[in-house]
Amino acid sequence: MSKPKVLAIAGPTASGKSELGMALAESFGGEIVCMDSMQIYRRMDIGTAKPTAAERAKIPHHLVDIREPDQAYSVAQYAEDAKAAISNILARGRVPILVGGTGFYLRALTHGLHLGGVPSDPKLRERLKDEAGDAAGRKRLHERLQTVDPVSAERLHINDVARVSRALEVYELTGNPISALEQPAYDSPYEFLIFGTELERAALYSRIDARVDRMMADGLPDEVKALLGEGISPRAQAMQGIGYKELVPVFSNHDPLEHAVSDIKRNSRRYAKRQLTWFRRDNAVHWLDMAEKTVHTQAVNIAKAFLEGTNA
RNA sequence: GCCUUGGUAGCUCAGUCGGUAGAGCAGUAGACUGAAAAUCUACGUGUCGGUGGUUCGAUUCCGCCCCAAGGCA
Repeated sequence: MSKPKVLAIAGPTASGKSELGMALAESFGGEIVCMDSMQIYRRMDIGTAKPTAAERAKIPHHLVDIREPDQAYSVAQYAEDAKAAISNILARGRVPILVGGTGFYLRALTHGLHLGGVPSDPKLRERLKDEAGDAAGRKRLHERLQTVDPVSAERLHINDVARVSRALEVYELTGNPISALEQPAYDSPYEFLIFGTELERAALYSRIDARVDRMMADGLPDEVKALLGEGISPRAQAMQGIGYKELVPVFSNHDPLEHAVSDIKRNSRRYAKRQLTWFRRDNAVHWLDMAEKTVHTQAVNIAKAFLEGTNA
């Protein structure tokens, strides 16, 4: 008995994932499951390049606008939500298509991360974050981890505050080191065909620049201003998104807008690079050259063979 | 036309009292198990504007030329 088939489109920002997703959805009666850590937030439309109302009217999109901007979210939550969405789509005889650039989320689905069942503790995180404010504090945290969980301390760099904190968090919450958590073999309930969207670096970067300029013209500053106006904290997870965190000081500190714009472009480039690193590591990814005129057709043909089970 | 100050890594610049050079930013590669658009790690050779000269040796000193900025006419 074969597993249900799921399509996925991963790749760097601004490389054309959404358009490809729409094309595949139209060809196969598919529905899109958002795989993006920022598009889950409501009222963050421009900066996240969220699918438009027209696109969403044409093809159902899942897991978009499922959180308020002041709420937290996590991979574990995503894995749960995505599985529910996929089951729902499959149950109606449609094809689920994951579209997005969050590598960690994809990995949680394909490699089935066993996330330990230890949810985060916001207050504890705040405390650890404050303590990690200077070099001495970071050293102290790492030393503490060394005594309670030497295995994790060994592989975590002192400056990697997010991970050192998480390891300490798990220990403080459960009394067990994170490195000792059970990680049984995982067998994904789905069979995936993963497309990776690729472009020559220079072309990708100029697309990113153009997209950022368009976002600014479309009113990204007003979007950020509105979020701040409704009381969303600059420390909120949602406000760490690229395009948001850079614009906050324009309003809170009268920083020049042009600096924010160039920072957004630079951070988007770096982000695209990190995304590429993530997806390149997965050798199941079927790369597509997005500069080719016929990519959509190529992808449709490959997906067709996959869905019909005729792929060898 | 003359004077002055510059011309060194993609950019901004430092430096070599003559022994072929280094920071920041940009960039590149990588990691990633409940923050992931987050967090972190590693990586610095370039006709030192061109050309002659002095010298064992010149990016460094001298001459000339080119370019840029400013000033004087």
